[in-house]
Amino acid sequence: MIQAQKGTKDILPEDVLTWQNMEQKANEVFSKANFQELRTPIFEATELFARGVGDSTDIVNKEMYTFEKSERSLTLRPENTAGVVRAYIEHGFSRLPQPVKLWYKGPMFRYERPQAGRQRQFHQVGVEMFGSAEPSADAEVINLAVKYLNELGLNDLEIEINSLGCPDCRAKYREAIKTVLKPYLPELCEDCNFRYEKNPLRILDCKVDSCKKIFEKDEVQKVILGDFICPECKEHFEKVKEYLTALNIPFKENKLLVRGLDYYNRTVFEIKSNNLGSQNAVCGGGRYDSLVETLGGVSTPAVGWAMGMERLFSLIQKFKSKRLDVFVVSENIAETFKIIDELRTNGFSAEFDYANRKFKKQLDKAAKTAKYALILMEDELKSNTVTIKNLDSSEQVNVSRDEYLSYIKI
RNA sequence: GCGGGUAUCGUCAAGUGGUCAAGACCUCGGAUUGUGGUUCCGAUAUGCAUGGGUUCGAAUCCCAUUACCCGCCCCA
Repeated sequence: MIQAQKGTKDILPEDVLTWQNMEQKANEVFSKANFQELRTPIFEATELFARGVGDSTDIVNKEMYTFEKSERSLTLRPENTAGVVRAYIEHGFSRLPQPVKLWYKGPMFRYERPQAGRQRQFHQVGVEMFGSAEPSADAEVINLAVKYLNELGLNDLEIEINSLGCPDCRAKYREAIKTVLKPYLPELCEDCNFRYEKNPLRILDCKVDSCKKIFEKDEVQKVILGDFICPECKEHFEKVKEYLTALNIPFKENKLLVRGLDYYNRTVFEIKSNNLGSQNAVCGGGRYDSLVETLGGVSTPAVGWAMGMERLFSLIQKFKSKRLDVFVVSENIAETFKIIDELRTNGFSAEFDYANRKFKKQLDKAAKTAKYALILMEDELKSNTVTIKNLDSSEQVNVSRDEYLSYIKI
C-alpha cells in the first residue's frame, strides 16, 4: 500500500470548504488594499534560495528539496519571498509605479522532521510590498495581516515586533552581544556556542533554561535593552509603532525577536497563538531592503510576511459542507437526467441515485442528504408532473413540469 | 540530526499467551415491491504495520524494519 509521504497530507473534502474560505478571504482583504496576486513556479534555481534566503540558514543548509535535471540544480521552494523577488526583477516591476504590492498563496517544501504544526509540504499565504522605505509600508503590511486574521475570526493573537536596525547598527549590536557573552561561553549550551560564531543574535532565542538565566543577568540585559540602533532606524521604528497605535493594533515589543532568515533588516514581527503547541507562530515577516539588490535587481526597499495556512486552519472555525438542494427520486434514468440538468442549469445543486435502488431507499438517501426530494415516478411521468417534497416540513405538492422550479426555495 | 511515544476493519476502539479477534459509528442488504431521517434484523478483519524468532499454542513475549505522532533544533 502506497501512502502519502511523511510530512504531507491530503486536504479532504470535508476540510476543503474551510480552505477555500481562507483563500477567498485572502483575496478579498488584499484586493481591497490593492494588492495583486502573483503566482510563481513551485521550483526555482537552487541558487535563488541559496542567495536569497541565505546560506547560513537551516532552510538552505539542510531543509531544501533539491534535485538535478539536465545539468541544472533545482529546488522546490521552501518559501516564496525569493521567488516573488525574482519575478519582480525578471519582469521589470521596478518600472511600474511604486510601490508594487503583491500577495501569493501556495505550497512550500521543507525537509524537516514533522510534528504538530509542521509538515514537509505546507501552505503559506503571504504579502510583499516593494518600493517604499517608509514606515507606513511596514504598518500597512502588518495591518493587512491583522485584518486578514480578523476576517478569519481570529482576534486575540499576540503581535510582537522588534527592529533589527540597519546593517551598520546590527553589526554594533552583534559585537556588543559577543563581548558581553564571551565570559559565559562555557556555561552556554552547545547550540549557543555554535550560534556565537555564526549568528550571535539568534543566541537570544535560545530556550535552554541555563542559557536563559545568563540572559537575565544585569549586564546582559543592559546590552539587550540598550539602544544600539542608529537614530534613523530608531525613528523608523517609532513611526511604525505610532501607526500601529493609530490603527488600534495592540503589539508587544520584544527585543529578543530575531527572525531566522538572513534578509531581514529594521522591522521584524511575529504573530503568535497559544493554541498551537510548540510551533506557535502563525505569521512572520519584516523588512528586507537589500534582497532585491542581492538577487541582481536595482536596490529596492521591501517589506512583507508569510502565514502558515495549516496553522491558521487549526485555529479557525471550520465550515460544514452545504446540504444538497434537490435529490431526484425516480426509476427512469433518462427523464431524471433531463430534470437534473434543468435543476443545475437553474442554479440548484442536484443529484440522484446511481445505484438503481428502490423508491424507499432513494427517499431515505434524499432525506439524509438534501433539502428537497423531487419525485418522478410512474404517476408523475404519466401526468407530466413532478412531486416536490420539502424534507424538513414533510409537505409535498404535485405540480406540472413547467412550473416546478418555483416551488423549490433555497 | 537527536530524544520520547504509538501501530487491531473506512473511523473510534476492546483484547495483557489458550474457544470462531468484543462493541460502536459509517457503508451495504432486508422488515410483502410509491413516502424518508426513529426502530428492528442481517452482512462486513482466516486478519491484529512488515519480517523474523520464542512457544504445543502469540494481536498478546523478544529482535529488527517501516510508518505515524510528540518534543529539541528550526520555522509559517
